[in-house]
Amino acid sequence: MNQHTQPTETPISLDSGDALPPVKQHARQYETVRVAHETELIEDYVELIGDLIAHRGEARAADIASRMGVSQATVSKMIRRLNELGLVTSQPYRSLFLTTAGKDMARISRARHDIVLNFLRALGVDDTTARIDAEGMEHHVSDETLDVMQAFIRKTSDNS
Amino acid sequence: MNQHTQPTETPISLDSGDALPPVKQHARQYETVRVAHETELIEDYVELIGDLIAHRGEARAADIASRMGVSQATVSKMIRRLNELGLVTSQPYRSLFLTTAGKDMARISRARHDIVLNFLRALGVDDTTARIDAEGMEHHVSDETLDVMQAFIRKTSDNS
DNA sequence: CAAATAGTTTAGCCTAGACTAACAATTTTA
DNA sequence: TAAAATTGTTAGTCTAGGCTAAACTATTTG
Repeated sequence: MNQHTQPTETPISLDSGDALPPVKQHARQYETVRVAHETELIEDYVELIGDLIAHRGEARAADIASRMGVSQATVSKMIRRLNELGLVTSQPYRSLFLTTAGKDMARISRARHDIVLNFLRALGVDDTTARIDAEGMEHHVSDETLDVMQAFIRKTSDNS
Repeated sequence: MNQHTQPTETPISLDSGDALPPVKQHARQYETVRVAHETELIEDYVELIGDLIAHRGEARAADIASRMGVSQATVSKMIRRLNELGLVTSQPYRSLFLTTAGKDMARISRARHDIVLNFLRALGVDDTTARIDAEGMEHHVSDETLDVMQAFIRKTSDNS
């Protein structure tokens, strides 16, 4: 037996007291986060493009860059990726359009985002903070939790 | 004026009706998420190492790898980074230890994680789902929202 | 105590997502 | 309409975080 494996004394608990989850479940938690990270930037771009089209009538690379806070080169490269993924269509030097798949993704992302944002507001979080937190949280909230959030929003607005 | 900038007719709103935030604020939201992404893996490793030490008496690379669901090579590389960042100490082929800074980070991360997890449980989310969501959400929740969550947990456990 | 097994590290590769600099196209304006 | 300003693209670089394969170290076991 590995001499490092198990000390005889019970270790002092430095945490909440919850046991570690089973290895497989634990790994699946991190795996879920890694997968979310792969898709979330894509979703953010698509959602933003949808918003720009809805509010401004068009989505230009320069606007995306300034709103994302990144360089135009970064946006240009990302648009190429979105094209390859079949989410947008674009002609050089022309405004972008979402494909059907892109519109679907934008709609779903936007709905998810709104639920998280309104949930945080209903909970009593300040608007500016709620916007920042919602942007980060939206990609990590399961459908189940989203349902619970929605129920909470409904309940809170009834009692107001 | 750019001919693409503003169509004459009001565009049909495809979203919740919220206006786009001012460009600077919008960019800051995404910026916050990007910064969180840089630190969150580090925090996850440190938190896990702290948990392993607390529950098992030691943190070995092989355990970290299986719990993270990544290869041992990936863990080895990450440990070198944690070392450079002054968060862990390690001798080759030996178990890891957290530095004072590492312990602090582990404690803070763990506390944050527990609040989010218990908040989701209090909200009525199933335990397995709550664990998965908490893992992704914890790095994107501001201190303000964390306070609100804690208040909610307290209120809910009182009324039980 | 030597061989087998388990654990760790290193080397080298890949992709995503950021950047700057240089260049090209378009649009605005003098 | 020519020049200036804006916008978009391309090329090349960097870092992080994955991977596999191979080498090395430690531990266990026959």
